[in-house]
Amino acid sequence: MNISKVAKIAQLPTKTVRYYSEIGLVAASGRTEAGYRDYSEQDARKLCFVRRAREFGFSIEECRSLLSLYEDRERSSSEVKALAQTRLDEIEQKQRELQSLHTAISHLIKNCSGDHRPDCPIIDYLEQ
Amino acid sequence: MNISKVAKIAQLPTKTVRYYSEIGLVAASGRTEAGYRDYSEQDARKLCFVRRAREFGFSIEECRSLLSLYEDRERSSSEVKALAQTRLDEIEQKQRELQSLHTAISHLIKNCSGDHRPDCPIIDYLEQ
DNA sequence: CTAAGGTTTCCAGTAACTGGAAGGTCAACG
DNA sequence: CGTTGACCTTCCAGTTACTGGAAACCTTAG
Repeated sequence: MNISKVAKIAQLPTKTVRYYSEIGLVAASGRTEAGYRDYSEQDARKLCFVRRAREFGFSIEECRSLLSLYEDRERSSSEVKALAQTRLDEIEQKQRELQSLHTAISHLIKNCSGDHRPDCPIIDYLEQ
Repeated sequence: MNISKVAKIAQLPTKTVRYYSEIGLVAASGRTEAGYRDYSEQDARKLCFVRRAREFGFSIEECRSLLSLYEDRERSSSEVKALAQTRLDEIEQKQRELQSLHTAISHLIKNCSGDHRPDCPIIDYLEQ
């Protein structure tokens, strides 16, 4: 199938599919005589897999690892679990950061009158 | 004062200070004869202000707005409050996204044995 | 045969820096 | 006075994961 068909199946923009082939993440299994990329069903599954992993916030390099584990029939689940755990740790770290930002900013907003006067605790705080 | 001194005061890498001058966010108020950037106390305060705003996750362009409000003695606090509220909304959106990722990934991890066998619900889930 | 719409490659831009090279400057030490 | 080391300058490239666009080629329908 051509690139627009596989892109539709994988729910990715064609630009992204082309990009993934360029960086060697998921290449087309062949080319037509005219040089068009020719994707197989298996390629489509891989692209789908990558899209879902990306939605989970795995980086391209992590996707590369996951993909090789996905393709490895002899893989152990521990390797995959370790990658997922790393990702979970990152998420928790980010959550803690966002929570403290949320606390700080909402506190500032609560104390800002938000009227036409120039007094502003937000500016004052940033100015310190 | 020279760039390394102002960088130390503002707690920013000199590279970043140079970058901020390059993009016209906070320029040095002058240059020495030899062409060295020459920063004033006020420049130092602005750089500090920007660093703190960046730590709150404001983008460079938002910092530009905040900076012009900071410099405007006639500003109304409502403009600043609106920017902060936008930032808070973004934070809350990101928090919701991270929460659903956390739920999904931790669920997958809980169901993965993580041993030497190839069976892995994480891969299975991504494969669907 | 032509026109529309697909495909190719290549180049540039995004956000916000960061690293490094080549070269000019400054202060101190002997 | 020379030199050494630590500054400073500009410019270029790389980072992440695409995205937009141009020029040129291919395919398919009418």
